[in-house]
Amino acid sequence: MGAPVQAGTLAPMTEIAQKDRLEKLEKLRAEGPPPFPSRGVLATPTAELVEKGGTAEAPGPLIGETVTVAGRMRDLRDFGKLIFTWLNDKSGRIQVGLQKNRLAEWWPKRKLFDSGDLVAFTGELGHTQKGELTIWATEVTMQAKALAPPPEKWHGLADVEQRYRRRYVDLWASEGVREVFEARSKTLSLTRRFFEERGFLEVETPTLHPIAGGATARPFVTHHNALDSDLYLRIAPELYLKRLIVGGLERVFEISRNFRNEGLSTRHNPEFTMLELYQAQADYTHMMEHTEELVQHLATELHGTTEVEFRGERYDLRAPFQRKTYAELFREHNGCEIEDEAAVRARATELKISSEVQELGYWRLAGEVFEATVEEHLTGPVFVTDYPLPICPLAKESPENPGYAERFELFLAGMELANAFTELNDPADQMARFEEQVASKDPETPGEVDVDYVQALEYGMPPTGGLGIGIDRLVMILTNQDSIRDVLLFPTLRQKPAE
RNA sequence: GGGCGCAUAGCUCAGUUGGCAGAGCAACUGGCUUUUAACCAGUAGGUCCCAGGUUCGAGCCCUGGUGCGCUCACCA
Repeated sequence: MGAPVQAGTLAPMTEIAQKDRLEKLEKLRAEGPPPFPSRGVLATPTAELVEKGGTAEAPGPLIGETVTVAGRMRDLRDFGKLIFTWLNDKSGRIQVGLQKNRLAEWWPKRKLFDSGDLVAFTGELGHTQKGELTIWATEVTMQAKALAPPPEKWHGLADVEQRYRRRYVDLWASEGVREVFEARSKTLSLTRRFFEERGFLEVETPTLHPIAGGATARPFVTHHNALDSDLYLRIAPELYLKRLIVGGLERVFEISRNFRNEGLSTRHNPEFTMLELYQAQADYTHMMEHTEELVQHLATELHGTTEVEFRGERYDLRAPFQRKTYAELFREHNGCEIEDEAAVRARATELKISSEVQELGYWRLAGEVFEATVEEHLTGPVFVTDYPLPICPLAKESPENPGYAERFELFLAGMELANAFTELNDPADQMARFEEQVASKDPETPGEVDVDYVQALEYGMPPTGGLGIGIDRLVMILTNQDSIRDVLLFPTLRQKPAE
């Protein structure tokens, strides 16, 4: 005997609106079957049944066999002594036919079962007169009574806020959502295999950093009580991974969540996933090869082709990608040389670039002009190479092109996907660049020098190439999703006020 | 943070010039053994996001707020 549902024990929406389902719950508790049994069943994925069921004209090997499926029941079509419904599971769905003459015991209980309930069915696999593969149920088990009703059946959840806030509904009620996250999972697993096969070791470095380094971004701050010290959520794993290169691990990568206390947009989430990779005896040209080969490999594995569609445009992800220098692109889109300070300053004024940025120094300013004028035109995929050295505090200067760093970023659809360089391994040079950063007025640079990192370099880091790839953005492109929120299961949202 | 837009039944959405709060789906009752967005007949369901204001009268107009989306700024 189940106790009646007490007021205040369920979500307010359910208590107000779902009296019918709550009454059914009472009945299930009093008379059975139990609404929330403890044990699951051994079920066959519906996709396997569809595959081995065949068509009415060409029946498959499982036709006539007794099978069991489990999942969410949706969309009942009641004919009086016959009910059709869909049973949805992770792999797909299959029709179930419920007939009075096969279910004598269950039949009087049928009204206690609703669309949205989690149910297991056992029965004989066959086809209907119209040729639909169907399980003719002889056994029906409630697995969990749904007290909240499913969304409207053919629009699903359309309100994007509801989709993000209640992803646990969106995943089965909106078409294509589960597939995006399956593709995301596959992307991660293929990426791991790709680099493992190239001799890389997957490592885990700290999320809590005493100094927020390795990138320029405002960090989240937290506090450790026992140590009585502030810590920062990592903005990048870079400096730890390079310590491991000093440690002799030679090839390492990490797929980590990074945290940046900055704005949200269709391309930015405060926590996001980054692949970072470091390889001894390599430079940025090797990183370009890894990048284009990985991207091509992922597209081919996921789609069987290197052609993908994103935001209505087609892109060919076949390697090798185009390569263009930063200075060359700057000239193309601004009509002046990046080193022509007077002309570039005039451009910045024209573009209404804020005076605060102007104070951060010439090369930061030129960088702003580049971002404002060039990036949106980079449909790509294209590697932008050879960035001005002053905006690359962790990269090595190009021996052929003094004043510029051996660095590239990969752009696609105007979006930065990857960032890589030949790593700076001269400790004195690194120290000088850190000190310059600390002295700058930029609120996003670290407040103190990471002396321990310089110390690590003093033990000697071999020539090394490093690469970072934004996994969320890569998944956006591979799954044709316009917003980063659509490739994050639970994107960051403003907290809902208490109801 | 700025601009633009949206917020109405569990879900998807209408709502005219300011004049009784609407539809489809879901739910409930009845009918139906081959549907697949089943069908037929009926019933019930509302803090019109919140708080003020204007008005005889506000879902609609005004002010402020909240949430969400897009966009700009920000994000090397």
